[in-house]
Amino acid sequence: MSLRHAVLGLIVELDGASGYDLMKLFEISLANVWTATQSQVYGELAKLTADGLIEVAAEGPRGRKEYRATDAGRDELRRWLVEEQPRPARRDGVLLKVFFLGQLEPERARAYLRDSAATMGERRDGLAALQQEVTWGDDNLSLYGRLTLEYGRRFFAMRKEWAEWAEAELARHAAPPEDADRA
Amino acid sequence: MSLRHAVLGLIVELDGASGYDLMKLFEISLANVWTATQSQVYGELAKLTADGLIEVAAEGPRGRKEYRATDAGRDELRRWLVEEQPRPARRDGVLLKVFFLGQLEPERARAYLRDSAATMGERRDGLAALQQEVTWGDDNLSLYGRLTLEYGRRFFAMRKEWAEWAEAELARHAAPPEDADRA
DNA sequence: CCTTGCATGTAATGGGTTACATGATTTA
DNA sequence: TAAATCATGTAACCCATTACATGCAAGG
Repeated sequence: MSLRHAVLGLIVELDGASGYDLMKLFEISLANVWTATQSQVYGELAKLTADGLIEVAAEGPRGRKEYRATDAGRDELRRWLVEEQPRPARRDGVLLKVFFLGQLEPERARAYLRDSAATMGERRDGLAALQQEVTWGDDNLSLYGRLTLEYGRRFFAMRKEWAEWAEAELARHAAPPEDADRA
Repeated sequence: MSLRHAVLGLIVELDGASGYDLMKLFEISLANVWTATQSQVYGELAKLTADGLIEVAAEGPRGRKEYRATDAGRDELRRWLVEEQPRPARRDGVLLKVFFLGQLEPERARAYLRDSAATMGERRDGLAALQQEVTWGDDNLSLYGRLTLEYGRRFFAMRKEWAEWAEAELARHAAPPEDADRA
């Protein structure tokens, strides 16, 4: 149940936000951390309100509802941070394909890995560029946002290097071993 | 819909398997790639059969059903491998917590990262030990299984190093800057 | 006045997790 | 004969995705 804490966490950090505000945050700052659709956000706001963890603090134009965390909500966020230990995701579509790459011709398998390496390289460069562009403030979201961005950069870099290594491994296996052949 | 292709892929590679066989494979060889519960496996076998991608090739003791891929099934696996491009997961519970770590006292936040680094180090070492122990064959699952295992090792290594870096960053911010103080 | 953006909600469908439920075979 | 293992299946519930549906407000 992490969506709940993502929504709650943003409301606490921003000290009040509407569903619409949250959607934008999910699209931008949480994009590489936790995704959510519009209908999930509004649904979760309703549930959090029903459970007394947030409340409507103000209503604005166009039916805008500004939510703020209650004391119970802040307690719950803290409890989640301290007590609950997340288990890393155990599902990866890219790796799943690699697992079955033996079903393709070796050349196609290698092409898949080359392709993957290129994509990962682009994403790494994209995040690296972001790191250069953004001017970071002294607030919490800046500091911790910077940490997660660096994580993303390292993640893509790792994947790129791994894909290149894997491609080379396949090449090594595809080619007849030449070592013993000649001095 | 990747579970479908995970099940189908295993049946193709093994050239026949029961639901029970598949469960064990999900627990062991696919553990770091794609997880599935027992009820998912049996449910998916029923759907794949209904769609004509696999069929019951033999029945054994205790109601055991050995499934084998049909031609349509092999075609579908290939199509999935070649045509469909997976998008990397965009959800990570560990990172989500880091994003909100500003809600804790700095010392607690740093403890969380130190803890995380230790856990990741253990998991990295566990996979490294596995790599040493296992004697690899020349078959496809060995070759490609070795690639995904190495991915896992690099993944945990990256996370460990990142957590250590992040912890140091927090320390840097928590401590008053001493640089300008003295020569 | 028309377009863009702000703003919220619901319904249908599918996938995933947990728990329940049952029974046959092998091995100690 | 008792325990472990093999073996399959169903039901309830929750979470996520996609699509549908509506309407106000501000700016050009």
